[in-house]
Amino acid sequence: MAVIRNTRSVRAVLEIFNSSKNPYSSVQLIDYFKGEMNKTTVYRILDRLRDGGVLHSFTDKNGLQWYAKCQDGCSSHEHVDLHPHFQCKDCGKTECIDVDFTLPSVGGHKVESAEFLLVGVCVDCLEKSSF
Amino acid sequence: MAVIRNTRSVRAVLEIFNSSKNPYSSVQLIDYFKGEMNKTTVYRILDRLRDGGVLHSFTDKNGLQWYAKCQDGCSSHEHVDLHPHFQCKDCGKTECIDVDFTLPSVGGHKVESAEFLLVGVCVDCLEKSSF
DNA sequence: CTATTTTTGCAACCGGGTTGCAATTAAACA
DNA sequence: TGTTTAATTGCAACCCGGTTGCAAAAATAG
Repeated sequence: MAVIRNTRSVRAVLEIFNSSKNPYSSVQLIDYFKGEMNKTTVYRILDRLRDGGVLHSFTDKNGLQWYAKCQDGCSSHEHVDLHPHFQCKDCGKTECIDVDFTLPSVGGHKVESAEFLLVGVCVDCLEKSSF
Repeated sequence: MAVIRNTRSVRAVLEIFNSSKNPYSSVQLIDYFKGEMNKTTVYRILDRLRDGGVLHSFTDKNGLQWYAKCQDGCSSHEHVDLHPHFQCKDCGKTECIDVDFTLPSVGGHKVESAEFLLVGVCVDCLEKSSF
């Protein structure tokens, strides 16, 4: 398993994820690092960090990829944190929901992972729309 | 709410979904109707059937859209069936899982719907790989 | 300090999905 | 049945998230 090299770009991306446990989409990061880092580089760093157990990823309502910091316990061998994500259908923001759930079993099939995406309206957008 | 007209194309798409409760992806349908129906038409019919409460849709692990027949009770006003979907990471096939779950509440936010995607290896692929 | 391996930038590409518009076709209604 | 009106379709061009191949640059091992 290739070691992740400590490059300027990797440090920059890690800084983002270490500063908050919120998810960021590849699109957001590409925009944020525009002029500083090529989009291909961003995609590849995210891949490596996910494969290395540093980040986990999920697919949002629109098919876009989001990434967030893993809890302790995840590794390149296995992602152990299994929690839902919330997405606001108004502003698009996502959030890790700090509740565990277990993988349900499905007759015959072998279930290995799951994505649980809750969709609705976030607190901020609720407030804005109530006037 | 615009009524869905009974066109040759709509009938053809409905025939597929009425013949099985399995989900089909837009890509599969576009390929199936290749030469008979424009891809734009397929996308638009799927949109209309979803908005009309005839089909429900979900996003798979690669960001692709899948559609399946709704149970009774769904309408253009509301989709009432809330069930997980399973996707085989080997063959890509998906399946509606016939188990209900309820929308969890998430502090502050208003949760309106959810997508619960289970990922693993389906029975067929398990068998194939055991030799 | 050199050899080796990974990482990066770039440009071109891929593919699912959308858009605008003109031509058809279904439904409404006389 | 014929006409009017509104929905549907096909087409071509487009959008955009994500990938690929390759040569140059930067990390690490020794």
